[in-house]
Amino acid sequence: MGRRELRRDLAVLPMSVVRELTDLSDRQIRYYDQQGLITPQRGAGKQRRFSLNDVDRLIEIADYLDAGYSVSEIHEVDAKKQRKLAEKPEPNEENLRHMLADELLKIGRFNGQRKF
DNA sequence: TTTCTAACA
DNA sequence: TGTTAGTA
Repeated sequence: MGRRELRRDLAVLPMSVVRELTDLSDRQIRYYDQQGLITPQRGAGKQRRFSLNDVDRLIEIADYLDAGYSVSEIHEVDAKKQRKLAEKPEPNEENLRHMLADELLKIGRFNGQRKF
């Protein structure tokens, strides 16, 4: 792999940047962290440092929340996702349907009740 | 100035 | 969730 690839897991983004990238409030981002939905790295002074993956994750969380899911339900979705990933690494029909569902959920963000 | 935690409305 | 207080 080349060193030119984007290191999506490198935590270098401060709260201010993530706030704008996700269109979420600091409060919401910290709350999702508290709930264990995200685990940002910490820098000097315990300041959160987010990676590109964290940003994607936050957007995904926001999508689920907008779709009416509760925090605990999102945790269940994660657990289910991990089980599927652990037992069947190869994409089967079931996984593909979940992947499609996730994509539709994201697309729905542009058709749903959002103010933009 | 920015971010953090805790707590109250 | 917003907001405020007191810090680091």
